Amino acid sequence: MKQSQLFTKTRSEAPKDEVSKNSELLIRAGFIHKEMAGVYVFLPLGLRVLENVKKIVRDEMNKIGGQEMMMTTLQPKEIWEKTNRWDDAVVDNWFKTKLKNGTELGVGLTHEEPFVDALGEYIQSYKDLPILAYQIQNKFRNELRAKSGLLRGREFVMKDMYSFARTEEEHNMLYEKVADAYYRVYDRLGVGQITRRTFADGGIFTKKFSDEFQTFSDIGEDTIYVNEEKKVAINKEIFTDETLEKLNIKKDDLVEKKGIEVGNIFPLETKYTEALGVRYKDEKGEMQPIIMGCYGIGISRLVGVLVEIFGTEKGIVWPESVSPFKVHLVELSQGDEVLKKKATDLYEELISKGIEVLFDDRDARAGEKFADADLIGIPHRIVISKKTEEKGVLEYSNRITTETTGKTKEEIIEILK
RNA sequence: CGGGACGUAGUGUAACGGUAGCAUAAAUGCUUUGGGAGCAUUCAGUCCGGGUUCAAAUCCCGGCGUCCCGACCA
Repeated sequence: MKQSQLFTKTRSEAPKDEVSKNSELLIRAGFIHKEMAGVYVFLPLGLRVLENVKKIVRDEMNKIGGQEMMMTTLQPKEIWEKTNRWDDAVVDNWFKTKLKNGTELGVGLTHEEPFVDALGEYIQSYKDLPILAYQIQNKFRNELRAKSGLLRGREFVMKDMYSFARTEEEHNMLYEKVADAYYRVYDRLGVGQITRRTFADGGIFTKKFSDEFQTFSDIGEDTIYVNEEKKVAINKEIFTDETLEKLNIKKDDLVEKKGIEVGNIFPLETKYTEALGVRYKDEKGEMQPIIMGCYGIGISRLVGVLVEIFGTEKGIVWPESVSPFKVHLVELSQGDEVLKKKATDLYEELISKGIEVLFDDRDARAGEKFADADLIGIPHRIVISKKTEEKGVLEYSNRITTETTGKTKEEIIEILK
């Protein structure tokens, strides 16, 4: 894409009410626009990153047999009443609305009930199970306090998956499969080394523990206790002597850290399937309960997390796997038409090789172009200018390793492959 | 939901109850051209509604909105 065509602009100052690093950098670089507190528009650059995160999540979910679908945002209250989750006293962050005739509706904040309801139609026999189904959709939660940019919003993008199993063993197998897939997602996003599966409260879902995936960060809302040797972590919310005993861990072996929740998976047992009357017939023709699990990853939150983790004072540094473009081509032709033509030819050649390029073809000064490139954070950068022409090479620099060297076109293409 | 701070051009900031100013962005022209350039000209603002006052950005009341701390977080 030619940067001259991009309608967003960078700015050197963030609005004063944006305090968090992620929203500040993302707004300054033109990735997101704030619509209201906790609600952000994904602009062209931001959407590319969001879609790249989705692609990775989708890929890993599909690999373990997840079937993608899309649920509705509008939801009938009846199914939520069956599980006692409609009442504001039970679930207090609902957005609710009404049909013209007065019928109450919910605006989707999570989808256990609708998934059970919809899939229940197709589950009759033991032959129909197990099932792993998921969606990527906007969720709406009436948070009393939205905060920290993309980390805690009222409308956000989430991947939620649900498993339906015949037995406890089958459920556990699926549960662990998903947990492994989650680790692969975080690895591909570059945060696998600093993300830990963490025992946490099951909330109103289950009496068992849930498993959170916590990425270490000082701005994290959660306090966790980590044992690196055993790769075990425990959320403060369940950090009691009783828990430690149950998990057979000594208090002294744990180190306190702050974490951002980047995923949460729950064993739901038979609570929702029972409440909504979804069962299956076994080999003997007897009705059996279905054991369920649910698995969430905050897609838009992850975009914010990556900025928090990798961003610098100068700007964002995207992991290659989600960068809006593979390479940022910056031309400093400064009115030299021959040089400009050469840069444009290079842009087109890279595209023809399937490389995604952001081409800074703007008629702007070098300083502005470099500052913008730093802010936008595409990991690979190529500069073509009078200087590089004199040397007979292109200038290649890498945001992650911060190396800058002269390279030939062929050498750079090799790196970008 | 409890507590605190705040609301002035697109953005960032000033202004004792008395002429709304500066920077930046944007527009035009000339110069400049490898790290957010210079000069000149121009455009653009007091969140909304009441009240006090000769006079309100400023004081008072209400609303709306934003941020921070806590609580909550399916």
